[in-house]
Formats: sequence, C-alpha cells, structure tokens
Amino acid sequence: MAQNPKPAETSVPRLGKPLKRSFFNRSVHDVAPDLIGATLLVDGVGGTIVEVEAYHHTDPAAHSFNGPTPRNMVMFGPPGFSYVYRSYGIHWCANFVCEAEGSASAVLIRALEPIHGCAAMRRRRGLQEARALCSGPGKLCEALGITIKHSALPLDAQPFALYARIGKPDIVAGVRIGITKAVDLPWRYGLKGSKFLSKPF
DNA sequence: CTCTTGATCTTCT
DNA sequence: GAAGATCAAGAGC
Repeated sequence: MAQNPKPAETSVPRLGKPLKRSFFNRSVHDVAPDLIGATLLVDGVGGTIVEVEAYHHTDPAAHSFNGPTPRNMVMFGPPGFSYVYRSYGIHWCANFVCEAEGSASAVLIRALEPIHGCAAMRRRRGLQEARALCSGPGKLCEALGITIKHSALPLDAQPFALYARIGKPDIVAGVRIGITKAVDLPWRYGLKGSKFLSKPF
C-alpha cells in the first residue's frame, strides 16, 4: 500500500533536540561531519546545514595557525561560540568554535538548504532560485543576515538556534575550497547528493 | 558548460 | 604592500 505519499517539493525536516554548547567541546573533526544535517537558524531564518569545513589550530590554512590576533581571538575562547570574519573585503563568513578553550579550532559553515524564512532570504540576496541562496559561506551569511555583530555570540542562545539532525545522513568528504595552504587535507564535509552545495564533491 | 577577472577592504608583515 | 576560508558577471567554447 502507498503508506509513503510522494514527498512535497520542499519538505521541512523534523528538528532534533537543541544543540548545547557542549556539543562543540570535542574534536573539530568529529563536530564538523556531525553538523551535516543539523538545522541552523538566525532569528528564525535558515535551514539544514549541507556543507562545512574543519580548521584545526595545527592546520596552516587556519586563521589561528600563527597564534592569536585581534581578528581570530574568539577562536581561542571557549567552544560553542560564533566566529565571523570579513572575506575579501566584501563578504562575511561564519564559523563555530570547537574543542577546549585555547584550542583555536573551528568549523566553517559553507552551505545550507534554505528551509525557514525563504522570503527573507530571497529579499536579502535579491534572488529567487533556492539553490543560489545559501550555496557558499558568503551567500549564506547574507541570506541569514549574519555580520560581524554576530561574532563571539553563544550558539545556544538567540539570535542563534541550532537543532540536532534526526538519523544519520550519507556524508561525503573532500579537499577544502578556496585555500592556498594545506590544500590536500580532506576536511570538507557535505551531505551526499545535495543540490545546495557550493560545489559538487 | 568552464574559465577569467574585477570588486573591495581588513589583516598582518 | 600583499594576500585572502568569496562571489557574480562576462567571455569563450
């Protein structure tokens, strides 16, 4: 019998339990793939995370590699906080700080599937196509309204809201995008087959 | 479809 | 003074 009706074109996944800050207090290489499928909202706008990259303090490509500076200071703080930086003078990029305080490791949020508040995202991005709204770290910050004002904020309190995924999705890994150091490390993670990635794997 | 380039500015050397 | 965890538009195929 047809107990599974054809899915709607845009289905809204059930949300798991809210993620606590302690979720981030472990290896950045464990947190990064575990964020695939989680839901990120900023003031109620966002969707399902489909692409991230891990940056470890021993990694030459990490902002924290050469020690603390005014820009990367929040990376050296406790886990479970946001780290937002300016990219190429134009865009914002959002990270989640991981591991014990002082580790200076973080996950870059690179792409998500727009689910909640799509009208607001389309307005901010000046675009209609869902695929282009959040398919890149700068794009998703624009769509979610993330700026430097959102840096160094706890991820388990407003305006942020994070929910665990339900079940375990198929995750793929590959080399990171747009970097010039440590280019061969396979620390980019994505939801297998997602149409909302910044680039295919 | 892929490749190239300009925009724009903060950060660190 | 140069580089950079990007993006969009335009040219070429």
